[in-house]
Amino acid sequence: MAEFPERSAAGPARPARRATIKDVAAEAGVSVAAVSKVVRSAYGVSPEMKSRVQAAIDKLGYRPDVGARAMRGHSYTIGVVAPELSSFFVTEVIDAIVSQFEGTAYGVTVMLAGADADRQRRAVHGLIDRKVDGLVLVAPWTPFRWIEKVARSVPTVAVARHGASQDCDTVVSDDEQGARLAVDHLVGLGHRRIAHIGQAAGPDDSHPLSHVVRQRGYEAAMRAHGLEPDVIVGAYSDRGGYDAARTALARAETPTAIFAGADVAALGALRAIEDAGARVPGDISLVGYDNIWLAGVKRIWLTTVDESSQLTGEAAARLLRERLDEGRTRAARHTLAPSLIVRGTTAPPPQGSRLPAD
Amino acid sequence: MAEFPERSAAGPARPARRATIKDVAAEAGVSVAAVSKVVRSAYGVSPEMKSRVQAAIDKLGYRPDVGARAMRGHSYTIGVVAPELSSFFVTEVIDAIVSQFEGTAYGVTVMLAGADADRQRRAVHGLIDRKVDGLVLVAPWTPFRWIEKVARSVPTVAVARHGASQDCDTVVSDDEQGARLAVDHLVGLGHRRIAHIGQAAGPDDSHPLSHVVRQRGYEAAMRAHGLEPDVIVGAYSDRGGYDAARTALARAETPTAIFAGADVAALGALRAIEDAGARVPGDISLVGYDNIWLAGVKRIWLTTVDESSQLTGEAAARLLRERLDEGRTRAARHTLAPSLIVRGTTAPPPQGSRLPAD
DNA sequence: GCACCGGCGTAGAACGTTCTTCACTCGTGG
DNA sequence: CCACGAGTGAAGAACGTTCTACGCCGGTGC
Repeated sequence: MAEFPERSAAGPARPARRATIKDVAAEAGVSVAAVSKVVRSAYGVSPEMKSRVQAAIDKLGYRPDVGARAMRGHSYTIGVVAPELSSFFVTEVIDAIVSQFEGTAYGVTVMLAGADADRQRRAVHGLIDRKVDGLVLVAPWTPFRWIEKVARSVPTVAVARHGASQDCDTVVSDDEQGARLAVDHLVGLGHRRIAHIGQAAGPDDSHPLSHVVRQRGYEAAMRAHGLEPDVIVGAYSDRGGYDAARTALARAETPTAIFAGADVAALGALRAIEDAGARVPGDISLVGYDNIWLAGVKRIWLTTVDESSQLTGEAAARLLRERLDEGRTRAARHTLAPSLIVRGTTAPPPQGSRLPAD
Repeated sequence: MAEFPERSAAGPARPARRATIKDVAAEAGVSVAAVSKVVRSAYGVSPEMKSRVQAAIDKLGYRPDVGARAMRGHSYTIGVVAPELSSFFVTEVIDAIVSQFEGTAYGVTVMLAGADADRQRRAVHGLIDRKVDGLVLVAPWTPFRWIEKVARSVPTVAVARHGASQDCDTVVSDDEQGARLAVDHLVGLGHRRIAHIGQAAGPDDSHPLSHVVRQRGYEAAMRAHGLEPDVIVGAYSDRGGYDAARTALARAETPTAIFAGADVAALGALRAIEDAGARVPGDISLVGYDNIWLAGVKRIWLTTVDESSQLTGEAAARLLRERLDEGRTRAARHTLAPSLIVRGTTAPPPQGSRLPAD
């Protein structure tokens, strides 16, 4: 098959345009409409015509122009909006989405927008301007009302936003349960003073992002054990975890365990604890959340909660394809169960620690 | 400004279409051409008309359709093709490109294709079908000839491919020098038996990918010190590094230092070494390459080579903008200098080790 | 022999832009 | 008083598709 036309033909003064459907029609000696039918493998083409057109297509290296197509209907493009790529969760979700659409007529294009509502909004607009057929919003920071408005004009899946919706499909991990798993594990080991590193709430309350629910889950689980929650609001970053842990260590009664809402923050906390001369898990136990790749590295070996990012991406892609290919119109919600991965940063509290009371 | 139209209007039976330039023209009581001029802030609009049109645009929430625009020229879209996102280098490059185009008329769309020539080819085609104005290929695995052909039809920057080109802009880090920095550092500490974990060559030789040049640089640097190179061909992955290190440890004369061509591989090697009961850097020193975030984590604290991924991304974006905005047509090449980051995984070889000979 | 049908193919009108061409209105210099 | 140019605005032809509406053909049922 012919490849790209040269921009400015070096030798003979050829026009060097990209072949269009008209060129193919001329080459095959048929009408433009016929070529279109063949390309779309639509109804009403004789085998003879089909092969003739196909030959012309191959000869000219014809590929349909997506923009022109989009003007008449579908762009065969799925848009994904994600915050930064440094988060392992995000990259895994994206990879899963891409591979779900691999081999279909759809292409997946990703736009990066940070954890910034305005940039995300602009990215979504950019995608809609490009007439995407479907949208996946990963951990979107914008108000849910706005997302639903978007969803009413193009099929949309919101990932990592809790709460029901009429218009928008959602995929979430059960963060409440994840937090409970972490707390139960620590309590089971004998811990009673367990601090949590959280993050400021975010855009709205009715459809919270994961971290808010994790914190709520933590609080509920603590109370269920008759323990007092101790939340330190920090940030899901190395720095945030570091600072939060220092705050915790400065408490009158130092916690014997820290449950960080994200592995990155847990790493920062680990650094702070070790800088302070304490040992993990000897003096303080540490649990993260996300199961990033790093958590499984031997020297770190962080106990954490896995939210199956890959399944999340697959579910998002599947929901979209249901809308696109099968014509589903009712909103769907998909919830995944997290699991605890016990590794090396948790152990029973040190001897001097207070025993369970009741 | 008005937001998205509802797909199927709930209350009054409104058409619910997205506003087009025609709607704006009607609303403002001017011609379509005039609106187009205002949108493009082209020459020949009176202030009075401009403000009238602008008001209509705001009222209707009009946004130009990118597909329709693309048919007449520019799509204002930059396409980036990258292998997987798990590599820190890649994500940093992409982030830098995105932020360079932030605030311009251009949108950046990313396509993921793995380290697989065919998938990358398909991704590039997909982007060209979408009429991108510019292309950045990050560590492309396809033959360079093919890339140059692409570059002749749309401005293209190849990142991490060495060698000169007439058609295609390139941005590379001086991998030869990077390897030399690593070897010099180890030799300076007294090491003589230094193994290298490399990766199979790839698509072509005239314009090699980084890892090939790193290996060559390692070999040259070793010879410059009068030492025999010891290359273990593995893969740039945790598993690849693990296996390669085991191979090295099985040597009759065990190396006292390992220089891995990538940090991920170094991590795998670290695991293998510690699994074998040896200590880093006590028994074996270890140097990586890439300076991924993880290398800076306290518990790892890997000595490595930084190739300034951010500057790479910025350079790529700049080269593209030179072509797009300033009309440069000659190919340009941009080379960045890597730097050594000495951390905790390198030390003088253990006592029993042979002393420098000459 | 005629109406009708299914199968195949074509013409041509959209789709939402940009941009060239043209027309109109002033003000100005001759 | 006329020609002219600058400044503004409008009309309309692309751009590359899809898709509806239609036409032609040979066969079939009456």
